[in-house]
Amino acid sequence: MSTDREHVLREAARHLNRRPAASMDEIARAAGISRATLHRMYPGRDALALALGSRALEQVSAAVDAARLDEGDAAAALRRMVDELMPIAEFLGFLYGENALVDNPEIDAAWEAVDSRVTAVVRRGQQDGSLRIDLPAQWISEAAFSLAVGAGWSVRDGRLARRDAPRVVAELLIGGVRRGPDPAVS
Amino acid sequence: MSTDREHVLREAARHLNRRPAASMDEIARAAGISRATLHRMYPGRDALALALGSRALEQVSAAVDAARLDEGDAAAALRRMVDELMPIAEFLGFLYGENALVDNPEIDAAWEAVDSRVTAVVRRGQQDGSLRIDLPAQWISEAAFSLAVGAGWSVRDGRLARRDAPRVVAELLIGGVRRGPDPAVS
DNA sequence: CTCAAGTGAGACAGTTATGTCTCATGAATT
DNA sequence: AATTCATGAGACATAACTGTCTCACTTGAG
Repeated sequence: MSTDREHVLREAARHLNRRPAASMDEIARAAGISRATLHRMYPGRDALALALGSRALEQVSAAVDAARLDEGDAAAALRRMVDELMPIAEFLGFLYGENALVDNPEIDAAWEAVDSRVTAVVRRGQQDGSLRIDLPAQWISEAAFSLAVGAGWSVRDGRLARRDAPRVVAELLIGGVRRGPDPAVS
Repeated sequence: MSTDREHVLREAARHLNRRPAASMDEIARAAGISRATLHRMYPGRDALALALGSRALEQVSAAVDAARLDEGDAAAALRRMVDELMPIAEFLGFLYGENALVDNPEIDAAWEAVDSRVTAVVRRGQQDGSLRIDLPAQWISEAAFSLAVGAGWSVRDGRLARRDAPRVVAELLIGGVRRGPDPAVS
């Protein structure tokens, strides 16, 4: 059923996040099914990677939707986005680690769409004066995802409490991009 | 000679950063040598990965040395560290992407040593009041490396100018961790 | 109870990467 | 010029993974 596939994809993402070169058998075991069943679901490793990438981008896109980036000030919007992103950090980490997906038109386009939405809200904040303008909007967008992925790894390895992750990511990101009274550096 | 090995390791890191599952032949070609020669230098994939990890951590450790974290205020020290880190972003990215190295005692210990030095300077800044105390020092340390790795990827893919990378990473990081006058959020 | 559907286990061949080897070439040294 | 030495090319067997298949077992519906 669809629920099973979700579970399989999630566990596969989690496992591939830790072991990018895992075999199909290893992935199947991690998901609690046999290699034969995994193969029936996804005919081959490429199909699995593609399904995983698509699912991951669906999740990321849904998270960005849920953050309602158009509402309120930009910093609060980014904070909401981080809150939505952290629960799906495995998928985000998979997207960053899986290079079999680069140059896939569908994946690239979906990622581009997500990125442009984030970049847009950053630009909005820069234009209304709430975010600093000396950092490229695209960099800020990428930094948000980088921090989320990094925090996800820290949580996975036990160096960061899961419940703290959204806060520390958002605080660091927002603090770093918000336009402050003393932007001067020595 | 030693110079050749450095070149090979650097190119291998760069290539593995882009294609973590690259074959030995692929790596050898990327480094401009034949598979046989690569095999003479490093007898097997594991040996290569270990040498690469050791070299990467040497570089990171040297970068942290060069940043003289004990001198000056903590924010400036972190800025110097980012400046030293960005030129070796390939190695850093390899360390983050290569999971064959986890649970290797030597690598883990070296990484731990580096991390503790960074964490120490963060703590120093927190104690003298220059850095915010509502974020764990270890998280700030990890965030620095995450941002550096993310910026390295952006540079590699052409989304960020190489010469801008140190500045944008440092600005975001320092701005995010520095204790500001208005830490309150709506 | 019967049967259909899905699953796990395992066999099997094909493919790919690996590790080791030999040999010829070319460059550097003497 | 002669020779040493590292390299590149390629052959070769081995190992690992893959994709496909069959078969027995469980489960759940009718």
